[in-house]
Amino acid sequence: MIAALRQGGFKLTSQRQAVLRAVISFRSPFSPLEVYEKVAEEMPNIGLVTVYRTLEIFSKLGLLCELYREGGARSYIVRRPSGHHHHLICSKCGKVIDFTDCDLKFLEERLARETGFKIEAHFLQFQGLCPDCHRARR
Amino acid sequence: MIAALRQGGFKLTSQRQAVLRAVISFRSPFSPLEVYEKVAEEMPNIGLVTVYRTLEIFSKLGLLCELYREGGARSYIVRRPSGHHHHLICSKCGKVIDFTDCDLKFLEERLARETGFKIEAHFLQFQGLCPDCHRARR
DNA sequence: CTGACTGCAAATAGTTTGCATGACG
DNA sequence: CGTCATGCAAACTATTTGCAGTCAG
Repeated sequence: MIAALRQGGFKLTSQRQAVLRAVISFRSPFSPLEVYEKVAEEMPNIGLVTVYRTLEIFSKLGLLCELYREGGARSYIVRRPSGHHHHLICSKCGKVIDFTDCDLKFLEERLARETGFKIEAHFLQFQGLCPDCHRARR
Repeated sequence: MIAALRQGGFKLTSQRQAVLRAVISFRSPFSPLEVYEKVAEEMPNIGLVTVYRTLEIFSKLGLLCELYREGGARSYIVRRPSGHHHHLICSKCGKVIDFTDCDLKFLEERLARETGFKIEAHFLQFQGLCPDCHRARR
C-alpha cells in the first residue's frame, strides 16, 4: 500500500496512514464522513476535505472501490485482491455482497459482433432484499 | 398509468401528465434535472420540486426504477413490464445502444440460492468504443 | 528547498422542507 | 368546497474549490 502510494508519486503523510488504518478496519461499506469520524478519534485536527481527497487517491490506486447506494452518500469498500467483481445490494438495509463470476462473455461477444463496438468494461449490479429484511417485511 | 395514480389516491394534475410524457420519451437513464428541463420546454412555470416529488411517486407506483450512476445525481429509468433493457455506451462520444436480452436468469437464480437474497432488479451496462470512435483512434 | 499536502472557509450541487396559494375530484 | 398539489424560497447535506501555510522527500 505504502509502495502503491510511492509508485503513484504521492507522499506518505501521517493523515494518509491514518485514513488507511481506518479504512481497513471497516467491514461494510463506508462513507467519507464515517471515515472522517473514525480518523478524528486519533487525529482530531484532520479535515474532512483531506479524507475526501485521500479516499479518491486510494480509489484511483485500486485499493478502494466506489459503489452505488441509496441515500445520496458516496460509499466505498476495500477492494479485494481478486480484482473484477460485482455487487448484490439490499435495497432496505444496504448490505452488500460481492460476487466475481458474472459469465457475460458470451453476451459481450454477441453484442460486439452485432454492434461493432469494442467493449472495454461492464457494470453489473443486482438489487433485492437480504434474508433479514425479506423476513422482516412479513 | 392514470389508473395507477388514481389507485394510489393521487390526483391527476397537468404537471404529473407532463412529467409522465417527458419520462417515457427518454431512452436512457435520466436525472430529475433532465426531466425538469424537458418538461419546462412545454410548461415553463413548473417547479423542480414538483418534478422531484412526482418522480418519487412514480417510483413508488412502480413505473420508474431508481438506479445508480457516477456523478452523484439520482437517476431513474422507466420500468417496462414487458421489455426491460440495458445499454451499451460509447465512452468517447456517448452514443447509446439498447439491448433487451441479457440472459442473467441463471446467474440470478444461483445468487439468490447462495445468498438467500430475494432479487428484485438488476442493472447491467457495457462500455466501450463505438465503431466510429474505434476507427478514429487509429 | 520546493512542490505536493493540509486545513480552513467559502462556493457548488443536489435534494428536502415550510408555507401560502391554487386546482382536482 | 375540502384536501391534496404546486411553486417559491430557504434550509440542508454532500462534495468541491481557492488559497495560504506546512511538511515530506
